[in-house]
Amino acid sequence: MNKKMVIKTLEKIALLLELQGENPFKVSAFRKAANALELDERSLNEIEDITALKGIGKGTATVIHELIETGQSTQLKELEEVVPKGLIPLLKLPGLGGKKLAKLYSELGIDSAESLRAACVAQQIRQLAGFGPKSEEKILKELDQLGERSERLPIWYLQQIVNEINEVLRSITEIQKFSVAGSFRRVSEMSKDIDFIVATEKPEQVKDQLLKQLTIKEVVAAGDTKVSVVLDAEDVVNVDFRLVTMKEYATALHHFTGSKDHNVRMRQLAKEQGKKISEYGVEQPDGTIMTFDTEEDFFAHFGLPFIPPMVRESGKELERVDELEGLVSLEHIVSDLHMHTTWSDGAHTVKEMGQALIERGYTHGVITDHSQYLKVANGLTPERLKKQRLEIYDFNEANPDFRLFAGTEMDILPNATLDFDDDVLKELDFVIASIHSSFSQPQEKIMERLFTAIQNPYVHMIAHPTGRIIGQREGYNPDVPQLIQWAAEYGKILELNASPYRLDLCIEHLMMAMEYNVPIAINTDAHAIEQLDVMEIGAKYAQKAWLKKELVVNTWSLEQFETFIRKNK
DNA sequence: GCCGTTTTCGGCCCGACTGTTTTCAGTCG
Repeated sequence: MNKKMVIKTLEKIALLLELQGENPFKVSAFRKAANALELDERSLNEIEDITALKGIGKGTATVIHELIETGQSTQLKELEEVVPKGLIPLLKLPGLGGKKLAKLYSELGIDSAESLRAACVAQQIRQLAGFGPKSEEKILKELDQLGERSERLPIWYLQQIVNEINEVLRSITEIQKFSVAGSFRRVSEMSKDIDFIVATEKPEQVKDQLLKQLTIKEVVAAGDTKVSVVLDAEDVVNVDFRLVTMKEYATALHHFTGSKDHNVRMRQLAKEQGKKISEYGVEQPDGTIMTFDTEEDFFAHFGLPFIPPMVRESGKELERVDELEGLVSLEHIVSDLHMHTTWSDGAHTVKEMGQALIERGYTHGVITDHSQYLKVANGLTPERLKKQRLEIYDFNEANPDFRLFAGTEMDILPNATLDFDDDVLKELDFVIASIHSSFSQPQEKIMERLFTAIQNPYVHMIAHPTGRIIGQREGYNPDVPQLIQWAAEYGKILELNASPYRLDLCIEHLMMAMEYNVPIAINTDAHAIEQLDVMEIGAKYAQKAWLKKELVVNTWSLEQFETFIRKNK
C-alpha cells in the first residue's frame, strides 16, 4: 500500500465519520493526519516513527500501520457497513453537511439522491426538528443542479470574470478600495469561487449596486457584510463579496486570501504572542483591537516580512521567510524571450512588439515566430526567416538602448526530427524548440522527440514542455523528471510559459528543475502586445514555486544573456 | 482524534448567514 492510498483512506474515513454526524474535530483529525502525510516529502518506508508527525497520534497511526501491513482498514470497513454509499455525493449539496445528512438517514432512512427527493416531495423533511418548508424547497433546487456545476474553474476563465467584476466595482462610487482575494489572488490554477474584499462606509448601497449591476443567476446570501452570488456566465461561478470598513480592509484581505492552512498557522503564531486574529483586526492581550493600513503592516506586527499571497499555502512559508527576498518577481524581469509577430500568427509587427517591450522597461527580447511545419500559423521558411532578420536589425539600429534578438519557435516534428537544419539554426540568436503536433504518441516517442531537441547544440530552450492547457487538456505527457535531467546535463533552458492557459511547467516541476539548477525562462508567448502583460501572472506563478531570481533567465542582464546564447557558437 | 514547559482535560480559527428557532444549530469559508 503506497502513501497516496493511505492518504485517500484516511480522507475516506473522515468523510464517512462526517456522514455519521461525528464530532467535527474528530473528523478533521483524520483530514489533518492525511494532510500531514501529504506534506511530508518522504515515502512511507522512509518515515520511521509515524506518530512523530504533527497531527498523527495513536488512533490514526493504528489505521496507517494496519493499511501498510494488511492493505485494509478495519475502521474503514466498519464505517462502510453502517454508512450508506449513496450519502457521499449528497455532501456536495450546499446547505447539507454531515449532521443534517446523518439525521435524514437515521430519522427518514434517506440514503440516496432519489430517496432524498422523494422525502422532499412527500413533505416529510419539514417535520424534522431543524428543518422546514424552505429546507425542502432548497434541497429540491440543489438536487436539480447536482452535477451540473463544475467543481473548479481554470484561472484563464476566472481571469475574464474578475476583469468584468473589477469594472463594476470601479464604477460604484461608494467603494473606497477593493481587491480580489481567495485562491485566485494566490494564483491557483483552479478555483472553486472568487472572493472580493470591498471597503466602504455604505455597505447597504454597495450591496444594492452589486445586486443591480452584476449578471446574477442566484443570490446565495445578502447580509450586511457578505454578499454571495452565482453569476450567470458561460460556466456559472460563485462570487463572494465581503464588505468591510477601510480600517478592517487589510486584515480582511489577508483573512480571505488564505489559504486556510496559512491562516491557521498565523493564528497559532498570534496565540503564542497572546493575540487573536480575526478578519476585523488583531485582538491584543489587553482586549483592544488593532487594525492595519496594509498587509505589510499586518505581517510586521507579528515580526514577519510581507509574505506574498502566492506562497501562502501550507503554513510552512512562515518558517521560510528568509528565502522570500531571493524569489523572482515582476520587477526583476528585463526581457521576454518568446513572442510572435505578423510574420506568423501574431497580431503586431516586429517593430510594434519591440516598441512594446521597450515601454515595459525591458532591456532586450527575442522575436520567435513559428517555423515552416506549422502551416496553420503561417510558419516561416528559412528564406522568410532571413528577411525577418533584416527587419530586426533595422529595429535595433533605430533603438540603440534596446536589443531585439532574432529567434524562432521551431517545431519538433512527429518523426523526432527538427523543422530546421543546423545551417539555419546557427544563424539565429536564440532557438526555441517545441511540440505542437501528435500529442497522443506514446511517451517513449515524445521523449525521443524532446531528446532530439535537447541534444542539438543550437537549441537553447524547450517551450511549454508538457503542452497542457489548464483544466482542458493534459498535453503530451512527457517524462518531465527525465527532461529536467537532460536539460541540466545539456545546459538547456526550460520554459515557464506565462500564459494563464498554460502555466507550463507546473509548480511541482519548477521545484524539481530548481533542484537540478536548470535555468527557467518565464515567457509570455505573446501573439499580441496586450499579451505581454501575462508576464505578471508568470512571475507570480514562479513565486508560488519559490523560484529563485538567479535561475530565471529573464532577470539576467543583456550581457549575461548574450554570453549564455553564444556559448555553443 | 490530537495536542501540551503555564495544561493529560479541554480546547481545537472564528465569524457570518440562513433557517430554524424564540436564543440557536448547522453550514460554510
